[in-house]
Amino acid sequence: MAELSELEHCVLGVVSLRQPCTPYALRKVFLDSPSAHWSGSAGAIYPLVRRLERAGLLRSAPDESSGRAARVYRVTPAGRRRLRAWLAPPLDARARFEFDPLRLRVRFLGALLPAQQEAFFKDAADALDAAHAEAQATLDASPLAEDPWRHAASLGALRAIESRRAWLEEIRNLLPAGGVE
Amino acid sequence: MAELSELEHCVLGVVSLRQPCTPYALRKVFLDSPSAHWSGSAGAIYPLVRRLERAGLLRSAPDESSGRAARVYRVTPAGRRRLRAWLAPPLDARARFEFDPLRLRVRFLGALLPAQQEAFFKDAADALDAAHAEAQATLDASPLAEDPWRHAASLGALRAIESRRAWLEEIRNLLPAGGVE
DNA sequence: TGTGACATGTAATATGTTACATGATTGA
DNA sequence: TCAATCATGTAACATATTACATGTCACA
Repeated sequence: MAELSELEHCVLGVVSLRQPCTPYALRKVFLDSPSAHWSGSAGAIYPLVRRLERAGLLRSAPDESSGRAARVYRVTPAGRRRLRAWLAPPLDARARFEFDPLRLRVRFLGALLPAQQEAFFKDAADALDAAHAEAQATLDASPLAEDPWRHAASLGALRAIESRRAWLEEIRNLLPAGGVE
Repeated sequence: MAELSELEHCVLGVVSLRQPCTPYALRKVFLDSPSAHWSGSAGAIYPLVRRLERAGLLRSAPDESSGRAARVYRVTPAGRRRLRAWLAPPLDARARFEFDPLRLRVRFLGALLPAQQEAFFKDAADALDAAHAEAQATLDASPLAEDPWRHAASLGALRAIESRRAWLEEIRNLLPAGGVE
């Protein structure tokens, strides 16, 4: 396999953390994640793990503790090398910028009438406040001592929401009162 | 068309800002963007605008000012309604969270040796500093008076980088010195 | 023992990427 | 005028989504 996608690398990472690991346990990670970036659909995961196994990055064994046709996966040494290569410097160009669908919408907010723009800001602020509460709960459930990297990532999610919330307030004050365009 | 993708909505927005607009001018917006989220590949854009035209959201006319086989696109009233529906509350669930590839990597940083972890932090900090300078330049080139929404979006990109930079510093101090796992 | 949730997959489909082919324009 | 670049596309391919099919387990 010449190049792995972000999802494939991520799966490699998740398996390395939870091995031995069934495909369904893997899916749950994505299904339970608040992020909508990857759905964790069966049609994505099952073919993916077989792909990684064929490439020698994962290996599987029948799941003894189950009457199902399940297999449990582990990362091979080659898979581990691949994972480290993904993480180690230099940082991949596509990792330099995040993607914010909210910011994308703001770019085009001139298409709304001033009253709708104001409604957008109110609604977005509420959505961010709800997301903040959720992220705070996730952080509280991710103690530093248990898994520092999980804690660090959860903290990052929280900080990102705080930053977007503050930015929303900032531009609301910046923009001419009464709406624009 | 039952549902539009984020890219399709975004194209609707870009055309509404720059109409009349050739597909290539559209592509340039994505090609020139620092974000790697959409490549602006010809194979994505050309079929996409024809799709939107067939759905009655864009209309096109031959480009008079060119000897090429070009067509220029505009948003139809239906397209404009569609764009507003995308922007107006309630905020789509998938717009509540951003996606940060850097944070994703941090989640799995335990797979690196402590020395490599430190190298990751150094490298990421440098990358963010470079991105910050770039984002600042973009902001400076986006005066509030000229297009407030462009300014607002550019400011958001800058704030996001600042937030991630601060978070990186925060977790670096938080984590046990000498690396983890 | 039967019903609903859990779990493992496959099929059809849509979207977007890379690579390629071709014609127009620019400028050395 | 010829080469490089700009611009418009198409083709082959890969990846991920939704919807579907099927079997297993927990428990009422």
